[in-house]
Amino acid sequence: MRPNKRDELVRKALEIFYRDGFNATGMDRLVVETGVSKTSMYKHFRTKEDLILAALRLRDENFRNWLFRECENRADTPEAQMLAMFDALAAWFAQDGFRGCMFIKASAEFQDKAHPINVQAAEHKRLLLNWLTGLAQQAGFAAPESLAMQLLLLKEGAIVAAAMLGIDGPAQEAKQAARVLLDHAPGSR
Amino acid sequence: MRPNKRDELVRKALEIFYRDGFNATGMDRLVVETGVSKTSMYKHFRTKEDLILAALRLRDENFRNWLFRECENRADTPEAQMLAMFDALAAWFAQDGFRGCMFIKASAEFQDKAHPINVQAAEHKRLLLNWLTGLAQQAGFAAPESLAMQLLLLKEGAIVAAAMLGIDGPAQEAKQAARVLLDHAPGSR
DNA sequence: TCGAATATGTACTGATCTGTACACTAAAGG
DNA sequence: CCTTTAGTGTACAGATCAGTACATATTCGA
Repeated sequence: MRPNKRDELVRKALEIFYRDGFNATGMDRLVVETGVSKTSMYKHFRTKEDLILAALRLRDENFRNWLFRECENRADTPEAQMLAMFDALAAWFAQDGFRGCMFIKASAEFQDKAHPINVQAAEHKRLLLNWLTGLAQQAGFAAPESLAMQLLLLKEGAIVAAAMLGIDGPAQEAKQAARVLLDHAPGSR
Repeated sequence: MRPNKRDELVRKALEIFYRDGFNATGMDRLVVETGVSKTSMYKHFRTKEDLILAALRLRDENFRNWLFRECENRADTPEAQMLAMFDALAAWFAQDGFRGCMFIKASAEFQDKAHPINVQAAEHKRLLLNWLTGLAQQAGFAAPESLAMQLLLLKEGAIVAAAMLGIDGPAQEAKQAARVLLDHAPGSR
């Protein structure tokens, strides 16, 4: 049995969508670049939208797993892990082919809030927010939701700024800001 | 002489691009929605790209003027104006038809860093950063560039979060975070 | 060896895309 | 009055879009 052509298709489609955008990438080019025949593509995914959704699901899984693991590897306490997130981001920004956040892009290209792609992109951000909230709770902060949202703002801002203004600066400044916020947040740590 | 059909075209194109996206909006639909004939459109703008650039120029002018004025109207000192920016943002988020930042979207749809549209979008962010740096300098902070970048991260993060997760929360949390950052930034105010 | 499943290649449909061609109209200004 | 300028309307070219049709090939378990 082949190692699931379908998974490989999604993996490559993800790569191409991330690099070139959703609307700007036609199915014909996906056929050429993935090497999967058009017939097979449409057997696995009834529409382009379905393929995009599958790619976003994979991206969500990959990105969150990567980020959580990075934070765990870089720090032991929940508070230190929140701070370490910005080191992980800095490493990501420095990678070849960094192009910003795929979910922000997806939300930008499919603006309708009822559109499945928009819904799924928003869900990704919500999951990250929940994760940060959990860490803030574990760390014993008095207002974990508030702190989590503030750190999320720094993270999203850093991604946008790194993608638009260059990777030097945003991640470092985000971390410095996060340290100040953590140091002065109310709570009985 | 008519009140400049060209300006009206750019104004309406801006509105439509903001609402529906760049790649998703065809010239044929612009013809219908603006009421300007296709011949005229292509007489004023040689390509769709030129029209997008003109729309972005107008947006940049409008947005920066609006933001600067809002901050001046809401506060007197440079430091207070930096904080007031987040109140202005909150008001923007609450407006009907709020769809996030047009320049982030433009940068998402035209990812190539050498592309004129990407260049212009980045320039908008750079101008905002410079403005914040100026305010931080006037306010007498010791590291104005650093503080300005941190506030920019909060601003961009708030816009993204408001567009994706809902308008309640991001602006308020961004302001709270900004207050903490301002209160604990080094400098002889 | 048969049959089901999964793949391929390619030509096609009908829509939509950006941009052009061409003939026409309205009006202002010297 | 006549030229210039700015506009209209529409048909079209050539490319590309998402998605389908159809005939063929490969693989693998029963």
